[in-house]
Amino acid sequence: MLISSLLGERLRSKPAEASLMSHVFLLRGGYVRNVGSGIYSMLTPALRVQRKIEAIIRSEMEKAGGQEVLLPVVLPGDLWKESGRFDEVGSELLRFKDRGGRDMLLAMTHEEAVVHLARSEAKSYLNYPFMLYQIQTKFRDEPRARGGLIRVREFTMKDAYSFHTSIEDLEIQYERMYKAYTNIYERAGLPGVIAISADNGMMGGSGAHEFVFLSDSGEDSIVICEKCGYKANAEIAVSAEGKIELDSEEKDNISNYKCSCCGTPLKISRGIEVGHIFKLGDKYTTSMNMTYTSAEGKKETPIMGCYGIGVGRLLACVIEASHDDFGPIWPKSITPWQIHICALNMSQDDVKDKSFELYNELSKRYEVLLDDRNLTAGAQFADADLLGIPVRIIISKRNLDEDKFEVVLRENKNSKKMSFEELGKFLSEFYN
RNA sequence: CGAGGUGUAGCUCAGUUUGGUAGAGUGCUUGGUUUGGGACCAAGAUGCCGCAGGUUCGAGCCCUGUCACCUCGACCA
Repeated sequence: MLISSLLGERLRSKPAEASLMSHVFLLRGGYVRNVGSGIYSMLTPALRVQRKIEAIIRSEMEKAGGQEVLLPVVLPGDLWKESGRFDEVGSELLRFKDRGGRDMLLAMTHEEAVVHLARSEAKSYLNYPFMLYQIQTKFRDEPRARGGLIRVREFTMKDAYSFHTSIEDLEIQYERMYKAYTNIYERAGLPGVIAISADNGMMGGSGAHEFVFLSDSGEDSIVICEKCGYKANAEIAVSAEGKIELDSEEKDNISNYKCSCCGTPLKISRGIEVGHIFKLGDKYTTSMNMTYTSAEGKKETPIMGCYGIGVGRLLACVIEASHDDFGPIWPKSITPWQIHICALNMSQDDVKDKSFELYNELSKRYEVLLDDRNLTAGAQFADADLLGIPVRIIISKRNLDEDKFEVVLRENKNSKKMSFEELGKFLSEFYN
């Protein structure tokens, strides 16, 4: 793609509304634009990153035995009345009426919808186990959106739902998904994600883990025992007797509490939840009357697990984890483009010709962005930093005179001049 | 929902104290000169001063209301 035709102004100054670095760079780099509180439009660079994250998630879901489906965003209220959540959930659930006066809602999660689908399709034990997943829009009418894409009202989520005929079988899938989630964060280039014991909250069920990206900018408080490895959400920090509830004052002073396993004072950290997996049990299948016929010919109620990842939040966390003063540094696996060519001084014919020649050649094998604008070097480099592409190739009079291509790594700004053959070798090694 | 803050050009923000023709930087357009870390010169365009009432000869500025957004809480699969 040519930058001259890429819509999205890159801003020189820090937008007033942003304090988190991911938010700042998403705005400055022309990745997202705010439409309303917690509601964003995504421009091409952000969407390309998101698509790559989704591809990683898809591949891990398929490996974990998932099959992709697409459930509706708008659901009849009656469906949620079956599970009881139409009345249980507060104003976070956006309800409205259709033209016929029927209760409708924007799905904030899809247990009801997936049970609705699965209960009419999986009538025999022979259908089990199975897991459905989707990558779909969710809407949650959060009281306060914040932090750019960290906490929004409308967002893309991968949600998966597994169905089982026994607890033991659920445990097996739960472990597979635990591993799949670990793989997803690793492949997406997000380090420092830990899994912690978590509360089931409104989801119900018998056990849950939160995947938390440790970051000082996070909203959640995590307690960690550095000696025995115990980790948990501060809200459900466990004492010797079991669960204790902490008020906000106590959370600030959590180190007064000792680890129930080994007595070591607990350390508190901040984090951002980037995934959550639940052993749901039969909460939804019972309330929504989902059954199957067992081998013995009896009607049984299946049990469920559910597994969620916020895609946009993951994207933002990658920026939090990987940036410098000038912009994001995208991991190879999710970079919006693989190669960024800076053509310094397009008004010179040889620079222009060589740039397009290289652009056309590399585009056969890679995703290439060419800065074909006749700007000064500084302006081009500043934009390149904001776009954060791992490999930058500089075409200039200076380099052409040596018959070399100059490769600069976004990560550390290390630069090396190489011939076309060397460049080809370097790129194929860099991107495998 | 509680506390605080901000709404003026695409963006960052002055101007509000003390009412009197709408501002700067940056960005944008055109022409020219430039070209290795956000160049320079010249010319130009851009505003329901968030919205609605009120006070006043006159309101970006004062008063009342309202809406939106931001920050911190509360809340949160």
